[in-house]
Formats: sequence, structure tokens, C-alpha cells
Amino acid sequence: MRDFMAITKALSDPNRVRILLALRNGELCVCQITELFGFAPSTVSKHLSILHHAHLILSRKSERWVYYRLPEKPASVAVREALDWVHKSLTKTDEAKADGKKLKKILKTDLAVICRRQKCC
Amino acid sequence: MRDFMAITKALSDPNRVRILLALRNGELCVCQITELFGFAPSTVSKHLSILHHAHLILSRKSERWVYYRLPEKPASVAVREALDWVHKSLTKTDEAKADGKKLKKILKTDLAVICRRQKCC
DNA sequence: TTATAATTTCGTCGTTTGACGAAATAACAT
DNA sequence: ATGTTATTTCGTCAAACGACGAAATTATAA
Repeated sequence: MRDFMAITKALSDPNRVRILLALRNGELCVCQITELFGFAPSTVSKHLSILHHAHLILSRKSERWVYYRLPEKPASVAVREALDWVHKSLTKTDEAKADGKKLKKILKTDLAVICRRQKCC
Repeated sequence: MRDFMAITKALSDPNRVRILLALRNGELCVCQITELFGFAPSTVSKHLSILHHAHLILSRKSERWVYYRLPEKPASVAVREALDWVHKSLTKTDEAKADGKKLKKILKTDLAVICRRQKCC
């Protein structure tokens, strides 16, 4: 029950759901997600930590960046079914499409450039 | 997305999840659920309205009571999958079993008696 | 070693949530 | 019709949440 509620709480915020959708085409680093959402890095980091705590995403550190991804082998059946449910229900929505479109542009830009951009404005 | 978030918000409270589990063996009226939880009737009513708004439960009025039940024919695939996910994940948990046990006792008691009980204390 | 840079943690602030009791509503019983 | 009763709605309050910026952390680069 505890684990299950960690999942439902994680899914109860639309921005966290957007993160799960954004990750469906591969891992992203924190600054790429930050760029996608236009939130403060600390806000995005908090969302990621909640998703991570629910085992809905995994992370790895490489060079200067931390990458988050969907688990290729989910921690539990509940997690796997939650992720399937989210993606099946929302992949075709306008929100997911809009984010996907914006994400494509972000992925074309160099990581270092994106990160630097977030300091100034 | 809007409909989906209504579902995830509804599922993000453990007491609302408990209601969905309690309903898996058939419909219950508000005062039976109130009795099960020990909350104020107004609190239970609010939880039910949130679940209902997300189309996770249906209601019918009969005699003096309002009964809530799981939809035999869910309003959407997302709703059906959410309910399947909840029940599959939690039916065997201690919490669900404890509630189920308490519910059996409640179901043996006359409805009118249960309702009256909630006024005095 | 020191500086730089990406991410996380912490404290704050306004909003939302979940609890309650009181009052309103709606339906049945008299 | 009137009173009773089950449920809902409303207003309040404390706790949790989601946003932010500042400061701490961690790892790479010089």
C-alpha cells in the first residue's frame, strides 16, 4: 500500500506525468527537462526525486550531467502497469504531442548551451 | 489529460483507494463506508464525490440511502485500467484484508442502525 | 588545488487538500 | 403537510504541496 501510494501521489501532478511522457523516447538530463518546462531547476529536481522515489524513473550520472530514464525493467508489477497506463492513456494527447515537438528542438541543441541558458534570465 | 488527472488525483488519497477496494464485493451506502472509516459523513461524502467525478464509481438512490458502486461498464479505457490496477495491486494487502473483515461485520448490521449510530458520538 | 558548473537541499510563500461541524437539501414516513 | 433522516454543501482550520531563490553539494576542468 505504501509503495502504491507513492506511485499515485507521484502521478497526481500533471507536470510529473509530463516528465514520464517526455522520457518515453529515451533518457533526458535535468537541464533538458528544465528547458522543456520553463521551471526553476530546483523545481524540476524535486519532481524528479518524487518520481524516482516511487521507482517510476531511474537515474545515472555521466560527465557533468544527471540523466533520468524510464526503467527498462520496472521495480514491481505495480510500477510497470502504472507506466503502461500513463503512456497508453496519454501518448496521443495534445499535451504530449506539444511537449514532444518542443523536445525535438531541445535535443538538437548542445547540452552545455541549454544549461548555460538557465543561469542568466 | 484532464480526465486522466481527475483519476490520478482521486487515487492519490489512501482513503479514496480504500473505498474502491471496499466496493469490490458490491455496492455500499454512504453510512456503511462512514462506519468503516470512522470519519465524519461529510468527509466521506466529499471523497465519494471526487471518485464519482473521476468516473471511478457510480451512484444510485434507493429508499432513504445513496449507494455507490464500481462501474460494471467503465466510462473509458483509462478508468477501467485504473480500477484493474488498483485492485490487482492492493486486494491482497493487509489494509484491504482488514477493511474487508470489518466490512463483513458492518454488512451484517441493519442499515438503519448504522446510520443512527453516527449521530450521537 | 582551485574554480566552475550541474544538480540537490533548504527555507519561504501562496494555494490546495483533507478533516470537521453546522446548515442546507432531498426523500421518505407519518 | 410535516417531521425525520441520509446525504451534501459550505466555511474553517491545520497540514501538505508546488513554486521559487539562495546556499550546499558533487564532479569535472583548469
